[in-house]
Amino acid sequence: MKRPTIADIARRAGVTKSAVSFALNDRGGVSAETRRRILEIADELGWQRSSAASALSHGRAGAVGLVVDRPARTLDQEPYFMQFISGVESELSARDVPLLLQMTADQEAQIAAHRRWWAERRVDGVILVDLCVDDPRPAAITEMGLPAVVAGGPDGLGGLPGVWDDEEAAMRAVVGYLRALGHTRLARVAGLRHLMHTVVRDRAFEGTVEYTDYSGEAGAKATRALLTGPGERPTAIVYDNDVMAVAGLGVARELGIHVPGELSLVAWDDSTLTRLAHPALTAVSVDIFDRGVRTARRLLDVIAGGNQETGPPAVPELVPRGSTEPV
Amino acid sequence: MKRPTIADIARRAGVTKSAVSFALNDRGGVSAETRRRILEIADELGWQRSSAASALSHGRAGAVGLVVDRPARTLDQEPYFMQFISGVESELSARDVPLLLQMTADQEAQIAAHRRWWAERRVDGVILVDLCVDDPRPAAITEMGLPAVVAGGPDGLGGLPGVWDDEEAAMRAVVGYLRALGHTRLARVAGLRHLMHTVVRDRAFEGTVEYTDYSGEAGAKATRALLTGPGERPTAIVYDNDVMAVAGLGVARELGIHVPGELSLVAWDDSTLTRLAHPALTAVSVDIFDRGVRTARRLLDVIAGGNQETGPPAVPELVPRGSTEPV
DNA sequence: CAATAGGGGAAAACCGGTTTACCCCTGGAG
DNA sequence: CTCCAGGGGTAAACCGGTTTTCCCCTATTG
Repeated sequence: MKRPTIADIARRAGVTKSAVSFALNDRGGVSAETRRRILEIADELGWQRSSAASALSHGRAGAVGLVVDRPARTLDQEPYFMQFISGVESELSARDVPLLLQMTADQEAQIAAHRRWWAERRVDGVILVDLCVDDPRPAAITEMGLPAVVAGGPDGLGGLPGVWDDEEAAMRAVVGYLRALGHTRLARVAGLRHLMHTVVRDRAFEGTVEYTDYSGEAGAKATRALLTGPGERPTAIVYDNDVMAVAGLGVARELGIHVPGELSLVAWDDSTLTRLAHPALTAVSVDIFDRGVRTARRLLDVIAGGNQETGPPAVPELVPRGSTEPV
Repeated sequence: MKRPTIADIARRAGVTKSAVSFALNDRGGVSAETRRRILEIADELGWQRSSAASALSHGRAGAVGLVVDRPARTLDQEPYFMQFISGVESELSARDVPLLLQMTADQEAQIAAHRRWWAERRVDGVILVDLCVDDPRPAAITEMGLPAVVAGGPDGLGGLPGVWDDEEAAMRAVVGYLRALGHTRLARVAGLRHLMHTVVRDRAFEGTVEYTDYSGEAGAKATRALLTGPGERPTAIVYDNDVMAVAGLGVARELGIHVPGELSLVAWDDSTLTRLAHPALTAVSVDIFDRGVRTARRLLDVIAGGNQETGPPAVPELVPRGSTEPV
């Protein structure tokens, strides 16, 4: 009653293990008739390839990994990460490739986790997320020879392939849009200062910037600072995610500042939250799920040693709603 | 420059592979002196145990799995799942046990995924979440002999150990609290009808119930139905998660119904959202992260064949805030 | 002092596939 | 008719640990 091995199949079929292996892997060396018989028996016995044995012999783990810093992004409050992972998974599970997930406290631990996974041959490749400026990870990963793809980084960063959207262009579009509405005093509630995401958007933004940790609380606090601080009040605020934008909307209401009459708000990352708010929030619609899909696909390509080509980055689209208005 | 194996260590130390294996696994059979030398060389060479090889020989994968139905719960909108997984991970990564994650379309696919993982010996055990009434999974898992723990189910369900909180008692507390405030017409915006979570809460609730898919949209719609439907309007609504409660609050405002003056609201799952709302929402505070920790710990115990004991279930606590008031 | 237990380690089998080397047999080319 | 290529398959090595078997040598016991 123990699980069947190829030796069992071989015995039943009256051939050797090698013949069975050839048949199961669709390689030459067995006649069509024998192959058919072997596959039939394998099916009948309910045979499943032992991942350990096959990983040991041909050195492929058949799995990919993803390590995330838990505290860096406040994962449990942002839909972002779940959407990304859903996208990754949808691509991976279609090809029966398991995803190893781990959360770590910092980048050192993250590199250590990668190193261990790779040394133990638990994964064939990994996805890197939340890249920072001067991020030590790409270099470390490259050095250990671990195949990887950077999600949210330009292609070729640290020698690694990347999958990204042109957020700089998107931010330029947002700024252009607000200027067209007549806004001149722009402010922004950004995410973590050292993240590439943030830096890229910084490059295209013009105005006051408050940095946060992406949480609703931080968004509220930053908004309060911008609206009640010294100097002239901004007439438009751009948020780096949806949660903070909604929190900011709450603060405006609390301060008796009418949106969009006296203040226009723009959210990054479109979601239920932005649509459900009153007024509904103008948002930059980023297809995060799709980004996950593309990242996973790219990684599998890299692992297969396949084509390294990549199309032009997508430009997230601005979706105007009720939270923005001409001055 | 290839990675070192125990054979390399053995050669350098002038002993056999077996001696090295004994030393590395802290088992008798080698002298303290030899053991020290071996460990030193292993360290020097940067040796790491190949998970494939060791899984193959002693039949343990050293990993656990978690499969979730993607559409069932709207994962990308609920913080619930991320918090749970964070808890699971925090326990697992402390013991260097990787987590395999997969998302599937339905329960059939989920069982298939479990079966494959188990057959391929990719995992030593799995965590089951989102149990339904007449859920086919526990029986299937038990039958294939796969160690598992049910998160959010009573202990012993389908022969599997479970980790859960006494949500029935919590719901009784909520109902008691609202009654004490003088509310007699209670309503509830519940989650998916067939989920155990929902059924358990159903048992302790008295009043009208609208079922949803946990999304903000559905919560808004259900609230609208309850507040504008025929018959007398409820004076208090209990929501099965925080996202819907916040959406419901928006609907009340939209309809010009004052909270808490004319309507009291209670959210399940406390979070930033409930605290940030205006008014802040009275909520049932469930420590989901901790539930993840307990679940992972229990699973590791089960895999180790260890103690099956479990303490009494925790009772989630009611945190009164500004959204509830006497009638 | 002989008998014996047991510590230290070598040798080899084993886990379940994968891959290489090689052999036999048949059919077509020269 | 002989030579050779190649299809079909067997036998065995291999991947990197783990575990069992067995042997030698020393220290303890009666």
